[in-house]
Amino acid sequence: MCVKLTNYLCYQKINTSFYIVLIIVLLQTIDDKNNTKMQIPTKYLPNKIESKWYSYWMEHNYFHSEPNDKDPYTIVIPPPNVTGILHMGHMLNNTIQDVLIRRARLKGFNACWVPGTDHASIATEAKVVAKLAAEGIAKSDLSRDEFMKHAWDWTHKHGGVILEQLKKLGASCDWQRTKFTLDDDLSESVIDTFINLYNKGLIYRGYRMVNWDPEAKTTLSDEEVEYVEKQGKLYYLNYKIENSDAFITIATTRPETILGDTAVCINPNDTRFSHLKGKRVVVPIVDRVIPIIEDDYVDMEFGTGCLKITPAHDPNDKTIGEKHNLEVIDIFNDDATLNSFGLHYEGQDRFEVRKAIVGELQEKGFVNRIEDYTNKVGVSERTKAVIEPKISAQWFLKMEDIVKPAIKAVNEGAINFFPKHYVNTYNHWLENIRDWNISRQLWWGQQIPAYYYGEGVTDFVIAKTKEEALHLAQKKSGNTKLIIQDLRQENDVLDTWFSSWLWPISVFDGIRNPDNKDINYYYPTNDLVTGPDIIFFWVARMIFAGYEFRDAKPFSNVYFTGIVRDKQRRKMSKSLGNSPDPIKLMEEYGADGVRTGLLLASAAGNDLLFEEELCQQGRGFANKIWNGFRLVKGWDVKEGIAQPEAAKKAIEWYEARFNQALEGIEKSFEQYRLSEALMTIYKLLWDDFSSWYLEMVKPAFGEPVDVQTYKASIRFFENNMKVLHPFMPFITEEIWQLIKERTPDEALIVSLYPKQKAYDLKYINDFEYVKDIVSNIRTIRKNKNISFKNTIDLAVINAARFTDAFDSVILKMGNIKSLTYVSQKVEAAVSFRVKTNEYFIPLNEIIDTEAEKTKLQEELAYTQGFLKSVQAKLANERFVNNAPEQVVAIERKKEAEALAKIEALQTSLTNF
RNA sequence: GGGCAAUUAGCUCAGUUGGUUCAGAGCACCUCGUUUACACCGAGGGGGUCGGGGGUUCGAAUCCCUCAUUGCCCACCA
Repeated sequence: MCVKLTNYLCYQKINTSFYIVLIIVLLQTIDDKNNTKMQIPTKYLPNKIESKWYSYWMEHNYFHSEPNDKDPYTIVIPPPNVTGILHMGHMLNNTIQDVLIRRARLKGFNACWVPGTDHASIATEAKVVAKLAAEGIAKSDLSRDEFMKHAWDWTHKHGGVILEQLKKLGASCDWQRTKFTLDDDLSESVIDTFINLYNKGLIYRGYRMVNWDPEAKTTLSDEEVEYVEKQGKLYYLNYKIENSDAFITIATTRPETILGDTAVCINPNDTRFSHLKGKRVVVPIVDRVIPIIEDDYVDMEFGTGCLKITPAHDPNDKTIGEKHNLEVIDIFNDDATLNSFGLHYEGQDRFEVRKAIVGELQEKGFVNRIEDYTNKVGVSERTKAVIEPKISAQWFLKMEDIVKPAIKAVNEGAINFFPKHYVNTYNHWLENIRDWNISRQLWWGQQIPAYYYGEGVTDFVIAKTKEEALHLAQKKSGNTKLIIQDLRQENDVLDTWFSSWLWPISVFDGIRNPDNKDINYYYPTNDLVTGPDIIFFWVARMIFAGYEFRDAKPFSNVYFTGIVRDKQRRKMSKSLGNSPDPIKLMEEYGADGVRTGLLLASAAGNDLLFEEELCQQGRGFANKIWNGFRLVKGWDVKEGIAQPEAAKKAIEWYEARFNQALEGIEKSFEQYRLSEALMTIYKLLWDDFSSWYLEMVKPAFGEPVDVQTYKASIRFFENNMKVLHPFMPFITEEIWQLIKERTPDEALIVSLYPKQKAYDLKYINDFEYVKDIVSNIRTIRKNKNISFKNTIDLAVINAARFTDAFDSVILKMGNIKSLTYVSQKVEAAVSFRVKTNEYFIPLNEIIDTEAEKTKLQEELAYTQGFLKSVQAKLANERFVNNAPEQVVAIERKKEAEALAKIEALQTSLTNF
C-alpha cells in the first residue's frame, strides 16, 4: 500500500518533503495498529533476514581475504560445472565448507574460500551441441571459432548461476577471487604446464587403443569409463575351415565385429584343436580367409576355447594382434556406424547391425547356438554411450614417476583423509596407474599447443606461440623455409581434469608466477571437501600436481562427503525426480534450516539419506532459539533488585556446561565430525540453555528481572550465537545484532570465538542429581494428576547434600512451596529416592501403601542384584589381580554405594 | 575375480586404548498438558539377545576366526 502511495506521489511530482512526513506518520499508524508493543514475531521468518545479512556481509567485504600477518586458512571450492545448477550434493558439500571457513574466521584465521567454476569440456560441449542441433545447426557445419563463440555465449548466458545460488545458502566465498578454468590466466597456466611436462619428457603422443565415446566423438581417460552390467547374449558362430567342410565354433558377445576379424586364436595346449594348427578359416559373410593362431592367452575353459581376434576393437585382441603381426581392420566411423569394411551394413549403427547380422548369420547357417549372458559394458561417464575401444593417436602423460610423492604424502600422514579408509582406494589406484590420456577430440577447452609441420609421426613441435613454434619447427626439421602457414595446430583440446588438477595452484596464479604473494601465503591450502567419486579424477591428481609443480602438498586434509540419497537409498537424480529443489527448500525452511537439516543427518563419510523432515528439524531449531531470545528481550530489567539464588546457581552451572560443551565441539571438529559437533550445540541450546537455564532464571509472570541475571543471559546468548554461527550464520547474526547496536567491525561473522575455560565437572555432575530430583517430582505430578500450576510440599530425610547449593533450584523447577528436612518417614506421602536420599511429597489423599511398598521392594531387589554382581566380580581373584587398580576401585565404590542404598531402602521398608 | 567398508531401537547413527547399570543420541512413536518465550512447544514413557556361530579374556557391542547380508571401488576373460 505504501509502495503504491509513493508511486502515486512521485507521479504527482509534488513537494517531496511534505510527503515524507506524511509517509512517516502513516507508517507509524500502521505500526501502532498491528503491534502495539513492537513485538518480535513468535515465529522466526528467515527469508528477509537472510538476504539482509548476506547483503550486509557482502557490503562490508568480510569474505574477502588478502595476505596479512595472521595465519591463513584456505579452502578452494571443488569448482562446479559452469553451466550446472545447484543440487543437494552441492548443498551438503558447500555447507560443510562454509562451516569450516566461518569457524576458522571466528577463530582468528585469515580465512579464504576461493570459489569458481569448471568449463567441464565434454559436458558443456555436449550441451552446446545439443542446443545448436535444436536450432538445426550441426557442429560440423561450424568452424572452430564459430563454435567457440556459441559456446562462450552459452557460458555467459547460463554460467555462474550456481554461484549465485550458493550465495543463498550463505556461502562466504571470497567472490573477488572467483575463477573459471577457462579464464585467460588459468588457461595459460594449463598450457605452460603442458609444455613443461613435455619438455621434461613426461608427455608423449602415442598410437594406442583408447576409449572412444561415439556420442561425444572423443576419446576418454580410463577413469571416465564406467562399467555397467548388461543382459546380453553369447553368440556361438561357426567358421568354416578353409578347403574343408569342417567348422570351428567361436563365442562372441559382439557378432558385428566379425567384419573386422583377422585371426582365430586357440590355446597351444588345447588338444581338442591340435588338428587345426596352421590351418586357416573363412570369416562368415566377409569370406575373408584368416589364420588360426595359437596363444596361451586363450582360456580353454571359456566358451568353446576358441577366440576370434579383432585387433581394432578389443584391447586384448590388439595385444595378440601385435604379437602375431595381424592386420588391423577398423570397421567403425566416429559415430559408431559401420564404414566401408561393414560391406552392405555400411552407414548403419553398430547395435542395429548386431541384430541384422545375427539374422543373416542364422539364415546362412553360421549360428551354432545363442545363450543368455550378462557382461560388463563400458559406458561413458558423461554421455552414457557404450564405449568403443579404438586405436588412435592421442597424447598421454606418463604416470609412473609423477605419482610417487603423492603416494608417500598420504601414507606418511602429510595429507589426511576423512574417513581414513579411502587411503586404500587411493593407494590401489596410484600403484596400478596407467598413462593418462589427456587429449580430447573436442573444441571447448585448452587447445593442445602442438604444431605439426609435416606428415611424419614426429613432425611436430610444442610451443606456447605460433612464432615460437615456427622457430622450433625450422630447427627440428632443418627446413628454414618453413613459414607460419605451414604449421597446423593440434585440433584436440586437453582433458578438463588437466586444468582442474592445477586448481589449488592456478587460482593463486602459482604456475605462471610461482613466487607471488598469494601463492606463497595461501598455499598449501588447509582442507578440501569433496565427494569420493572424484578421488581419482581430481583429488589424487591435485596431490601429485602439487608435488610436481610446487614441490608441496595442495592441502592437508581431505573430507569426503557422502552421497545424498533419498529415503530408499536411491541416488538423487533428475531422471528419478527424487531430488528436491534446493532453492525452494531454502525458501521454505531458510538456508539455516536446510544447512542444519543436512548436517544433522550427515555422519562423516556416510551417505546422507535426505528427507524434508530434516529441514523441519532445522527450522524448528531456529525457531526455538528465536523464542528463547524473545523471552530474554522481553524481560523487564530492574536495577537494585536482588538476584534470586536459583538464578545464581543457574548461571554458574550454565557457564560450566557451556565450557564442557565447547570442549566436546573442539574434539568433534578435530576429527571432522561436523554432525556430532552440531548435535552437541543443538542439545546445549535446546536442553541445557532453553529447558533448564532459561527456566531457572525466568522471573515469575509480570515480575522484573535483576540486572546481573539479565546481563549473564545476554552474555550466554552471545556465546551461544558464536558457537552456532558456522552452522546457522543468518539467525545468529540477526540475534547478535538485535542484542545491541553493533558497528560493522563488531559483526558476529568477524567476532572472536569463545575461548574454552576450565570448568568444574563436579558441579555439573551434582547438577545432574538436581535434575533427577526435579524429574522425579514431575513424574509424581503426572502420575497423581497434580497440575504444574499448583505448588506442592517436599520433605527429605537426612541432611540432603544439595541443601545449601541447589535447594533454590529444586523449589523453582519443581514449583515447590516448601522444602523441609525431616528425620523420619512422612506419612500419607509419595516418596522417591535419589542416590541415598529419600524424598516425600505429602498428599491430601490416602496413599496406597501396598503399592509404595511394592515399589520399594522392587528397587531393593534390583539393587541387591546389582550388588551381587559387583561383589561376584570383586570376589574373583583373577579380576582383582588382573584388572587395573582404577577399575577395581570403581567396583569397590559401586559396592559401597549399593550397600548404603540397600540400607536406606530397608529402613524405609521397616517404617511401613 | 580382487579389495574396502558396513551390519547396534521403527529410521539415521554414536559407542575413542576391551572395564561404571554400557547398551546410548536425534528423529519417529505413545500418554498427558491451551503453565503468561516457543504446539516449529513442554513434561513423561515404551522400544534393541549389538547380523549368525565359534574363540581369546576375570570381563567382549568393542579383539580374533568363520558364515551370511548390503554397499562401494578396482579388474582385458571372448
